[in-house]
Amino acid sequence: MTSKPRAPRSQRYNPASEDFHKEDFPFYWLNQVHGRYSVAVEKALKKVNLDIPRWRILFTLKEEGTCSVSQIAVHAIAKLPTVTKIIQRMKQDGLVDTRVRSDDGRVTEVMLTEKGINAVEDIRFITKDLFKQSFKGMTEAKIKRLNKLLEELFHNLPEHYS
Amino acid sequence: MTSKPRAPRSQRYNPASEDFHKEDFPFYWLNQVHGRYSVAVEKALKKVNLDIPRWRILFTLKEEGTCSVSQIAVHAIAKLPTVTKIIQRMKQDGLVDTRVRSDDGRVTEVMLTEKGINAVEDIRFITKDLFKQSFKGMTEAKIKRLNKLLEELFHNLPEHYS
DNA sequence: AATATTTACTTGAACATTCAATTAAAAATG
DNA sequence: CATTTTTAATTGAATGTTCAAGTAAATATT
Repeated sequence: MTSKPRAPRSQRYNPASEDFHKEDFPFYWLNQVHGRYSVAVEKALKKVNLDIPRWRILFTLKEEGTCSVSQIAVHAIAKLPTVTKIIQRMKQDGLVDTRVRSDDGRVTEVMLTEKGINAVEDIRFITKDLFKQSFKGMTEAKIKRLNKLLEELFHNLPEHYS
Repeated sequence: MTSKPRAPRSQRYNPASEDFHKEDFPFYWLNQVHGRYSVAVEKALKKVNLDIPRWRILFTLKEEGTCSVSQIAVHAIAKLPTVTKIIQRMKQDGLVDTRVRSDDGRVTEVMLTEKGINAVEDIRFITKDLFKQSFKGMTEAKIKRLNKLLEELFHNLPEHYS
């Protein structure tokens, strides 16, 4: 049995294709949004003497509670040596504290300090307008749809390996 | 005339709200997708001795043709001194060439070399599977919808800062 | 036309990230 | 139960990014 000829699918969103156009490629828009978003957040964070890596770790700890260094690396999507060094800086800044896990001497547990908790609140306040502006004119259904689509893309992408 | 009482809108996607859940926040998923995507692309690029910044500039030049350093900075969403130095490295690697614009001595024009053009082709080849996998199970309509939503978000975000 | 301002880019120093190697604790194996 | 392997994190060297300051060309102002 010969295979049925399929209707030719558009390849406009496929970078390997000849008729590729970046505007039809979701990762193009993803990068563009991520770029603008990062610049805007960076600018806001500078006001409270913070940056994106520190902010990501603060929010990871706020959402997940006390974490090991490698758990933070997974949630904040950063490399382990990078996280180690950011944590060292954040500890110097008094934003987090660390201790060795009692039942496993290899793991370093990281937790928010009072100052760290306050920083999270400060950030919420200074980024409020940005997020409000970002979703202007978008219904809740639309936001939900966007979340679902991004989540779908996320699960299609390879989980990071060692 | 008094304003009509509005139904209370959910604030689950608003980080400043008390009932915030990161899974309902599009930028959470955006970051997650961006993270996995970057790790995957990074890994693929390493095979041809390239990295994401170089790749972004290669594709900018491929899409836009000869560009000034600051045009590249805009398209690749990077800072000007960063681009200057990446271009210097790429020039050493033989991927691009530069010249001073004839009618304006301040601007540095950057263009792809033969080696740069070949690199673009190599990258297309080695990332083909990744992109195919990324959109697995997604119809063209879905991809289009995702593009539209991301584009909408993009236009809501502030263009630049001074 | 001389001077000031703006634009485009580059540079050096400070800072951040990454890779490869290392330490040290826990778990698995013979 | 000693030894190997695995896991968790850290460190130092190399590399990359960013800020602030500087150069130089183009444009604007007086």
